[in-house]
Amino acid sequence: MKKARKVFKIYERLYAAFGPRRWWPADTPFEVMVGAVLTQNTSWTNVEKAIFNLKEQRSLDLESLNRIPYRKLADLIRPSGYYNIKAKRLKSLVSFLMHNFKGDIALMRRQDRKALRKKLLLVHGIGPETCDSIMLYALNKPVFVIDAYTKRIFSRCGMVKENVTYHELQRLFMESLPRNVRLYNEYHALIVQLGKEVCRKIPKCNLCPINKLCYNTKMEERNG
DNA sequence: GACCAGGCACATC
DNA sequence: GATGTGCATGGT
Repeated sequence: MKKARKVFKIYERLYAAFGPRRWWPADTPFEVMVGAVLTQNTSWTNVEKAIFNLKEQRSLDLESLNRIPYRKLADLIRPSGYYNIKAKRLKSLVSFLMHNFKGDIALMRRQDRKALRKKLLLVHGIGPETCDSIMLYALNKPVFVIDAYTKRIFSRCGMVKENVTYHELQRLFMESLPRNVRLYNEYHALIVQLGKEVCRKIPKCNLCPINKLCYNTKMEERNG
């Protein structure tokens, strides 16, 4: 089986196992952006607490985050961990949005995909994953999001080497799949679901929904 | 009490 | 360019 075919096959298995995820869990595109920063190296349950605090203080919008003092912001997002750094990163993001798009997400969405991605990556605290999460889930741009789960799962399957880089793995997905926002959205969300539900608890992937495919893949490689 | 979670920037070699 | 380190909370 060709690699591209396997990539799609894995998607089908995950979809069959978990059903549609309908991501990102947020009410507005701006909330997606904030969540993307807050979830850096942090479990989502902790992010939810921080988001709750921001909402409770009616601070989860561009204008409010632009005005709120750094100290106060850090205090509200404390449950998400790394709160000093993340407060700084959120401030950078907000100032980027204000200066480049006058805070208009719709205007941002009309920008060229590649140019916008380059710009976003220059913002302090926005690395590849955060950038692509924003591109895909807040702006509906067809960019595949890679995260720790994706690397772990696909290297375990023998699809890529363990030390594969972000962009190498991203290329595999984007060259294997049709450039479709809905598909990218679901696929990444399904990978996270698999990572949360199975991979952490069962290191050997015994109950993994894509296990059969992993096995077949390994046999094919062994047989040349 | 150790370990981990939907990263990133920065220093050093 | 590769590798190491600091950043911090809350759940298991």
